[in-house]
Amino acid sequence: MRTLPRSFYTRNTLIVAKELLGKILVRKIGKSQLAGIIVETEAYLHNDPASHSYRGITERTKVMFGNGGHLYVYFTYGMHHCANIVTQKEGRGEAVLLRAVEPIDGIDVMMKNRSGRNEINNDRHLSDTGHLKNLTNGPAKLAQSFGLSRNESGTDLLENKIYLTEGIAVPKSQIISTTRIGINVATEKKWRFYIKGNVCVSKP
DNA sequence: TCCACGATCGGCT
DNA sequence: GCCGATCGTGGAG
Repeated sequence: MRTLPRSFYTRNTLIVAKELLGKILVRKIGKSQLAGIIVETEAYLHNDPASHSYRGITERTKVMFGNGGHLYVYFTYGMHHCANIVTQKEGRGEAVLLRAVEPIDGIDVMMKNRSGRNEINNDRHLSDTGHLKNLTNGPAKLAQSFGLSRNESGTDLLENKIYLTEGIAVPKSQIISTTRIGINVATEKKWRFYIKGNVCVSKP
């Protein structure tokens, strides 16, 4: 499937955040391929007090100020990583946090990354309807499943290691827009987007 | 230098 | 529903 072009990313961040829903995140590691349909995102803008870029360029956030179409991974809470897609043109400092994906390929590797075990039918990762749930339904979980850490921060999504492709069409009526999670400022902005009814969306 | 805190998760009650 | 884990980051001093 076709890799999304640079021009997909270098646009209005709120539009990109919505259009990322339904796209497929792919990572190649050795012989394995990990893939998941993006089902939940959050936008972080340049004049947004909740954004890491709000106070300007730092060593950590310089990737956010690079050109759109790069990966920005940061470390938080002393034990978690979160993955973002940089948007807009160079110098802007905007990104979209990937909050949840629905696993479609490399599920055994994801389970291994998450739990150290390699069991396809590990109940821990199944919902009561038998769907995968605890694997990638949260920003730190998805980063862990895909093995993303600060080593991957700055990766160009137009190279063939980590990239996005066209996935499923998501009708506008299926996109829910609501407030972001885990922040104490700009809490009124409805910049979290998810696909209505998807089992892999994070809880709140 | 130092220190308060975070775009969270999982386990326990 | 609540709480502890755990440390990089960046603003203050």
